[in-house]
Amino acid sequence: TVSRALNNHASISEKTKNDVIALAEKLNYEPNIMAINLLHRKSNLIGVIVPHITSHFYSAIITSIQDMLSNTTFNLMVCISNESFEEEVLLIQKLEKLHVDGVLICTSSETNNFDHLKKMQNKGIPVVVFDRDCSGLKADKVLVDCYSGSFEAVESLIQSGCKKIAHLAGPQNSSTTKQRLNGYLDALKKNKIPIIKEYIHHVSEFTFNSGIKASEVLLKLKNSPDAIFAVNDNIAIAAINVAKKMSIKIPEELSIVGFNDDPHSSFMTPSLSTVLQPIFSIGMLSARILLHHLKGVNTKIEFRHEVFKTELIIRESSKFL
Amino acid sequence: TVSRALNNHASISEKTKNDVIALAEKLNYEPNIMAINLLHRKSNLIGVIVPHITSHFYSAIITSIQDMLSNTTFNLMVCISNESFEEEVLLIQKLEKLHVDGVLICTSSETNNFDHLKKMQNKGIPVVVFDRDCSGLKADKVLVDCYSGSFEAVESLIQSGCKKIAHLAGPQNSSTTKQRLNGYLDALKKNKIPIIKEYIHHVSEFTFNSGIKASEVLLKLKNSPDAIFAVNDNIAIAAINVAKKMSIKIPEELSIVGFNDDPHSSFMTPSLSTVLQPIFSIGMLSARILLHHLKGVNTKIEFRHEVFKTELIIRESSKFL
DNA sequence: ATATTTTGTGCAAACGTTTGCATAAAATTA
DNA sequence: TAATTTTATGCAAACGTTTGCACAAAATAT
Repeated sequence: TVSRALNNHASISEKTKNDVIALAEKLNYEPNIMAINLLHRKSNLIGVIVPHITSHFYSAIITSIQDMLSNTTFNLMVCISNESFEEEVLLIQKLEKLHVDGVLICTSSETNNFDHLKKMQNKGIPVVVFDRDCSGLKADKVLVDCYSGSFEAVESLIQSGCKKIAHLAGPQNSSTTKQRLNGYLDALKKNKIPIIKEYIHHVSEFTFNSGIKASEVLLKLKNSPDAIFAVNDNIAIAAINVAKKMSIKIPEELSIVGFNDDPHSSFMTPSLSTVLQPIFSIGMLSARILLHHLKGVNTKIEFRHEVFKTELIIRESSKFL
Repeated sequence: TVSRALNNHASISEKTKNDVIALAEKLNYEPNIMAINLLHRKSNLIGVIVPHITSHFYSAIITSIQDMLSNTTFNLMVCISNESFEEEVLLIQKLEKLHVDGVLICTSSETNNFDHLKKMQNKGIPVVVFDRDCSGLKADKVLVDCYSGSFEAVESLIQSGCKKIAHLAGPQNSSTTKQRLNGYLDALKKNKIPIIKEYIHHVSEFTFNSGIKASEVLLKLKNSPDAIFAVNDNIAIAAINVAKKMSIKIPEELSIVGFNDDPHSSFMTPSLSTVLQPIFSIGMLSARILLHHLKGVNTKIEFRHEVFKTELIIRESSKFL
């Protein structure tokens, strides 16, 4: 009866209802969520797994997901895989034990087996993949058209007169790495620029240090490039610094374009040309799609596949036109 | 009996124990955490509240806390207050409803009333405060000696010959803002340098944009400063950019020192002199202290009060000696 | 062989809710 | 007034565990 009064159930008299509520207030009664969760066999918890949160990109995505969820009854459990497949699998298992209602995930750069995600789906837990694609996995996906983004970036380098364009690519396995590499390759092909193997260098991690090592290799080549398209801003910034240390003039002798538009990129000298990703849209849409599932709106199992466009931002590190 | 077998309780025969375990495996039985939590009236959840996660400082702290907790049975619930007192109070209430076992918090810059934290403590939930002090609150605290850090930074500016040292301070209320301001003031006093009111400018937020506005005001002063000590790196970076746009030579005409040592700061041109905080130590120690409480080691209620030292890093944006 | 101790097992209560079902009370109808 | 419907309330089961207590069986001691 108390329960019915507090959840204003239909068949309950005004009087008792008010009495109960009044008493509840007086005792400042708080329903115990654990009991409710146990009863409903759901946790009101959503898990989000990202490779790390120390980059602006992922921390901003998580912030936007949080924003989206703040009006709902759901709580967000933030998990970091450290770009490790093994840790990612462990995290998925943890989230299963926690009985999360749904999961948002950007897989680690090592991940190319999605059995852990399939297992989750088989348990009836909806999974939304974002940023990095999981090719072969049937799931909702919120991605960015990195291919076009990088194609556009490289073509702008070509149009500005660069002939020897190098690419600092990401760790091998990652889907975004592949897409950006393909965009680079196709832009060269389309413009009949020969592809030189030494101009393509995969960094081991998405970090500054990794970028510095790779840039040094690239810029010490006998026939050194006149442009670098980097897989992300940090790598590009490392390249800028290496070039400056070697007294290479930017953009006169070397153009550099990054990817992401991190906030600090525009404060570099020269300010970094880059490819902007609609971070907040990615996070919010991912969350919204998951919420739709959880509200049972999407009864039919039809996966959404959304792809956002990027925007090329030309600054001082590359020539314009 | 099943329960006892799985948790290898003392009084259970080897045989039945193995039988039960074997069967459990076969049915791949997973104990339901919700039921256990309900029974134990605890959630195995630790909450952490930070003003935001898009800065390297807080995202790195959270990462280090996660690392510390990864070997334990505890899960971390990351909460963002958006530098808002109101949201912070709401988050505390949310965490209470979730029956968290403990809370780590860096309060919003608006917060100067700690009733919400006291209420938590009264419910028996241990609270560990980090980074920003909550003066008057009795709780475990893991702080940084910003006062000495900024005193040292300003004194180095003085020793390098700067006479007109300005300070871009943070939002008024924050404890770190106050400490850094005091360090600045005392360094000037000790060296008998007059304190000029126009040289002290509070930014409204810890962001680049806020820093740009403030820097412009400062550098357009008729008697413009020959050094700026900024409350954090982003503000300092903004100052560098404004100065460069005004063709002010750094560090010849203007020295700039920041605070935090964000990873990108060393890649600026000129590279930014700054005050390093031991981020990982802060996060790990905070987590460790909380864990001690939760393991019941600290039966006596005696609060720890740890203060880390900073390290001054001189780079190109300020003169050396 | 009986009394005592040890060992292992199962029952049932408890954690804090929601909800189907039964039922008492009130209101309506015949 | 009796019969029927409506409305409001309470009981008890269920969610999935752990654990105190009782007790049966086995082992040991007398």
